[in-house]
Amino acid sequence: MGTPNKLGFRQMAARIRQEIIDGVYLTASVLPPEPVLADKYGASRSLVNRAMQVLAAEGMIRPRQGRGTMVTYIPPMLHSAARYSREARESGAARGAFDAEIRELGLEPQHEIIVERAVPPNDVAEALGLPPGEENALVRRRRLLASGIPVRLNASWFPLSIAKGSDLEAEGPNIRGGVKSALAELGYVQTKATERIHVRPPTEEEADALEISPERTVLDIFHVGKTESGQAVEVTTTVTPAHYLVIEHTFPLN
Amino acid sequence: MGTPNKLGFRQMAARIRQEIIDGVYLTASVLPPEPVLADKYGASRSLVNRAMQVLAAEGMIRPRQGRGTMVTYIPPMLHSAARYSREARESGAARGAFDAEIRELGLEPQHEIIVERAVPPNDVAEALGLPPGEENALVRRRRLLASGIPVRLNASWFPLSIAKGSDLEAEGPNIRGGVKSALAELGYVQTKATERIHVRPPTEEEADALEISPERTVLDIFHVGKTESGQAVEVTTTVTPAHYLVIEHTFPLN
DNA sequence: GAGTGGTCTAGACCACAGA
DNA sequence: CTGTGGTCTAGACCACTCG
Repeated sequence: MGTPNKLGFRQMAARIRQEIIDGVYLTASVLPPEPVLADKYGASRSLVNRAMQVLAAEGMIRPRQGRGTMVTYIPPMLHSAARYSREARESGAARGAFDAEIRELGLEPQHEIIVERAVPPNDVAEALGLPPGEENALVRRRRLLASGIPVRLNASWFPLSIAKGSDLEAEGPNIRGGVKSALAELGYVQTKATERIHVRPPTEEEADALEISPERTVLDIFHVGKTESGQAVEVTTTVTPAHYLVIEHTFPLN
Repeated sequence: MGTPNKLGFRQMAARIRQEIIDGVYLTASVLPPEPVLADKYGASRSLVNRAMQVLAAEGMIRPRQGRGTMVTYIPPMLHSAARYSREARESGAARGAFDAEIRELGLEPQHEIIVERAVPPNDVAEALGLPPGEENALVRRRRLLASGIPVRLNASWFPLSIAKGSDLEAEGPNIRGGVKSALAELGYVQTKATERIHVRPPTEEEADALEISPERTVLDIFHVGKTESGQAVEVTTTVTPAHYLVIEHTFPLN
């Protein structure tokens, strides 16, 4: 029967957005083809295409040439400074929280990990107090996915002088007790952290790795962990499509 | 002479973006009309319009029916937890920092302030421990602009039981020493704060007040200030187009 | 080869602002 | 009234995926 009154592309986007949130279209399923939607809403395919662009920019969907348009909606997850507490780490909650949250949504958590020695980017080298442009760091790169939808990119950088030959170079999805425990066993106990957060468009590589449209925005978290003496021993960068995260932190005043 | 090779709308957007960043088109000036750009780039106006949509979603420009397309690019500003330090407040730096940053860009800072008693939103009422749905709070709403471009919405909420008849109800662009000092004089010294940050699409009212296109994302900061006893005495919400802010904070580990 | 989304055009009508 | 951006159509061609 179609739709009696004509919709603008924003309204069309709004309606489809609501249907996704309501579960009419399930996450990781495929939307009807644009010509079908055009017929359903009594509009031209151009208009449907523009509505799709709006939803893609929000991260609700991911259209792909030849493959159709997949629903990629995932509600935001909490990123709390409390995740760095000793209890959270020892219980494996830092890792487990991600898995649990994803599973609760009925999706399958997946992890990809690459450990390698590399030349750190300039901002990382500077934060770690390393000379720039040299292969003087170890990096653990992780890509986290939910039922095949990439949701987060992590890279943890350590000075090679500290990490060389240690547990940190071990492959595998996780380090027993977490990287902070591994560093502590090496004599580098972290007592303070600084985070810098900003929102920006993704680089081309990030857009590819996260499989998002170029007009999506990402949250970029630059985390520096320091020892009591003020030495920076770990830099972890997190890049995630912006709406996937809620950040919470507490701090003393004065 | 136009442009020899045809550009896609993303490339067209990229070129104009770069020209804006390079200062070819100045912030608060007006871009050439779409038909002129269409001619310049040898494309249809539809394509130019779509490129404009991309740049508008990024916050680089603000197209307006009948009025032309204004350049609204403003580089990000730092939002650091350190802004709450006593020194920053007493020197007026919290306020001055905004003005100084804007002036440094060659723009004119402007402030609009409304002080009134109102029914707080549910999340604010809950944070302040107030019964919902009652006119039991005082709110100081501020809109910050740079040469007529709105860049930030602030609303500071206080329990009416505390703020009634105090300096907090005073009109005017600023309170001597800041609201935290005013609260301290009333016997409510804040010693701890919690912030919850997330990125989301603007509400319709916010899009209007910030004069942004609906597909822009905003940063939403929900700040709760508490006394030593744990009583919440101030909630400040900040809404700003996402790319205008960089957030930085430091916290102890363990 | 058939079907998908990605892009683009030419033209149209509308809503709005400003002289 | 003129010129602006906002929307929309009908049709076209292309790049990509998959059977």
